[in-house]
Amino acid sequence: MIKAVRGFKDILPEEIPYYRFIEEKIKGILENFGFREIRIPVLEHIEVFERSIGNTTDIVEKEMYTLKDKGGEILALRPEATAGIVRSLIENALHLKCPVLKFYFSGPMFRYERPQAGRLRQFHQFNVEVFGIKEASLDAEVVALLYIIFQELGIEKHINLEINHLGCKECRPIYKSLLINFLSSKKEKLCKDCKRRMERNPLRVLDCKNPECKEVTLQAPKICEHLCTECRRYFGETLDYLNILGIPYTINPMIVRGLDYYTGIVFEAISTEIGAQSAVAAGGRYDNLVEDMGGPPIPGIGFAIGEERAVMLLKKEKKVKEEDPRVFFAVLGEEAKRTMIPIVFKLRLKGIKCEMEHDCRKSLKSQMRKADKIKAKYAVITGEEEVKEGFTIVRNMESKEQFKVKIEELVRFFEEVER
RNA sequence: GUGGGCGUAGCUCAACGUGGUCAGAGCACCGGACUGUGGCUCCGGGGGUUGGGGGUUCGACUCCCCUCGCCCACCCCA
Repeated sequence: MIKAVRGFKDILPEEIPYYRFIEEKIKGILENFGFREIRIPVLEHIEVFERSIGNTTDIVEKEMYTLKDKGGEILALRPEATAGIVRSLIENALHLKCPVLKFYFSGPMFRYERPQAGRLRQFHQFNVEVFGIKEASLDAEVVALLYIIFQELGIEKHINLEINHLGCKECRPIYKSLLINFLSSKKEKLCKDCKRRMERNPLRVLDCKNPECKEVTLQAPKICEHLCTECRRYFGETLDYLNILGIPYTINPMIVRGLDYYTGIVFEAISTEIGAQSAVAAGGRYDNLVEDMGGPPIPGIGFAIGEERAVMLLKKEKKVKEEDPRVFFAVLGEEAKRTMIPIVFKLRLKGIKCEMEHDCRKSLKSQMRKADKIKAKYAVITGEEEVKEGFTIVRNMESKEQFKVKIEELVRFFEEVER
């Protein structure tokens, strides 16, 4: 049997309503917030990711799906969306064309990782990005927006909004060396992964899961206590705005984010209910990214929601279901089928969801079983006699009431009844 | 890349520990009881080369080896 590739999952019809609910709900909110949709390609030149996400991150080092096309170019399936959106912003000079630079995007991402609960090789993210504004009020708006999205999805009780500030070009390096000094003094107590992290990305030691490392990092200097006055002011002001907006959050000095491009405010929506991969959404400010990728110095901030992870929470909360058909047409014999099929089409065009049995040799009993199984509200029963006499039997499947309806009046009948 | 768990009908699982009743049940599916009327009930039916390959044995779903796949966790991250 041919099976799907590891880490690539079918989203079957019964699950689709959850994804639609999420995507449609979020789009509705974002449009009101003044965001516009953008769609970017699945493939990019590999530099798009190397120059943005960071050459020493695992994503770029070992998790990208790369390929050489027939012209010898090295391309990569996008492991995340922000880099591509920035590429598009620069390439299309959107900053000169759009008065407001607020974009959203939803689509599949690809990372070659070992699958586990809440982690796939192809997964879906819903991205939100704002460019060109660097104001605490905007940062608060973006963070608040994320919370409101969860609220509107009805899953805000399942997540915790955590926020931190990573500092700027000035204060981050100072903090970093402070941290390295501290960690070096405790080196023996750290796990082997953390010893490695110390060299590559010391900030990441802070979110190690190892209990012993956690004990050590509890004592570590906290970035938010070592911000320069400007960053401190900005962080405080952002939190102020969040308070004004009534958004619940907690400051977590341990969140550092994995991508190199983050600067300033970073935040995560965390859940304890979806396995070890607890981030349902995450984001932050990236003020140098556009410039680093060869564009003008435009600041940015954004976040991504993991759709599969959000669906996991949604499933705990409510059953989103698709619409059942309204009418099932049971047809006994060729004549009945030929008479009813145009009517089925007419009703469908009027927006009434109908289903007809195509095997008209099946017993009425089995056709009624099907009507019941698909949860149709009405069954229309037509046999040879009915066709001859010009009427048909309409049965209300719930009340079991039946009436005769003239065939030429069927469409009008259902228009009335279904209005 | 590393570790642990698991692979028996479409689904959930039993039979494997002491190899030798048949490879079984529930759900789902199809049909009948009701010659043209669903859900409940009763009755019947189709379906499995027990993930694949090799070995031990008179005999393996059951024991051994290899392989593939899935799941969970580490790593990393949405």
